Amino acid sequence: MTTSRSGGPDQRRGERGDLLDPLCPTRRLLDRIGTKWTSMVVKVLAEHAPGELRFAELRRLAPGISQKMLSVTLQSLARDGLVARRVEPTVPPAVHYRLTALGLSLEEPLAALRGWAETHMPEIDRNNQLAGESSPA
Amino acid sequence: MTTSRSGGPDQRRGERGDLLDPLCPTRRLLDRIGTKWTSMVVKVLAEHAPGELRFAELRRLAPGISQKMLSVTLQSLARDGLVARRVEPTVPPAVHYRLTALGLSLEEPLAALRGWAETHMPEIDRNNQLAGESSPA
DNA sequence: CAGAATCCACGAGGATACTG
DNA sequence: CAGTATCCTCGTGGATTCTG
Repeated sequence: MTTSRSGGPDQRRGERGDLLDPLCPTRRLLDRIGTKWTSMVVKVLAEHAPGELRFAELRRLAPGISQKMLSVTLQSLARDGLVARRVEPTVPPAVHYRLTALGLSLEEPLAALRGWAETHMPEIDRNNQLAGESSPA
Repeated sequence: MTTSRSGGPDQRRGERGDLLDPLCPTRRLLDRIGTKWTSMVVKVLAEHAPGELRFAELRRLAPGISQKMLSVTLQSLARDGLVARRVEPTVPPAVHYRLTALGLSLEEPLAALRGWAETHMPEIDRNNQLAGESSPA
């Protein structure tokens, strides 16, 4: 996770399908969904699609997330066009979030990855047992 | 990417399929393949499967990667059981890497994610143009 | 050739406090 | 309620140097 989101004009290069470019689309996608909470937020929103969720509801549904990181994550997803924000102009304000069509389309490969993770992470864990990750602390 | 690889015994919790747990398998998988070079290395190895690649070859095929990060990335993948290491006991030594069956199985969802990235990252980039990520530098 | 070791910069993200 | 602002910690990863 080195590539900064605000990182200027160089990111345009990745658009030609050069997958070996460090700025290839896959790398840049992983810079997004690889952040700590993004995949969870997307998943929660996907489970409630096409309905909407409010900020506080998302907080409850993503246990452990800080209010700052939920805010930052949602802003990032909104700027990417993966989620849509709808503000109810009441006081206090009520803000609703939902996945866009683009966001929903991402759910498919993401679900595949989740499936793999649920199936094979235990095996990866076992492999790490066999190798020594014993007690370096 | 907060969760440390060497981080002790807490990672065992994610094994029961609680996807809302911050330590859920998906999050932990993304902690692995989300590191800067892992997905690229896996892809390069996958393209040459079932053949093997040497350290120096991998360096050439993954432009921009430092020798340290290639080493670290390969070690991590080896400990996870996603790649296999074969050392030719010559001098100087020749080390060959290839994806294991487990690693190859990961290639499938990973390829799906790549496909999505190639298709939709341009749209995400356009969305970011519309929103102002103008010139904060 | 294939690394291990060391040093260091930077950015993700947690905790806390404040606001419209 | 739904954020924003600030401070601070710590892990990722780059550069460099040394070794079997």
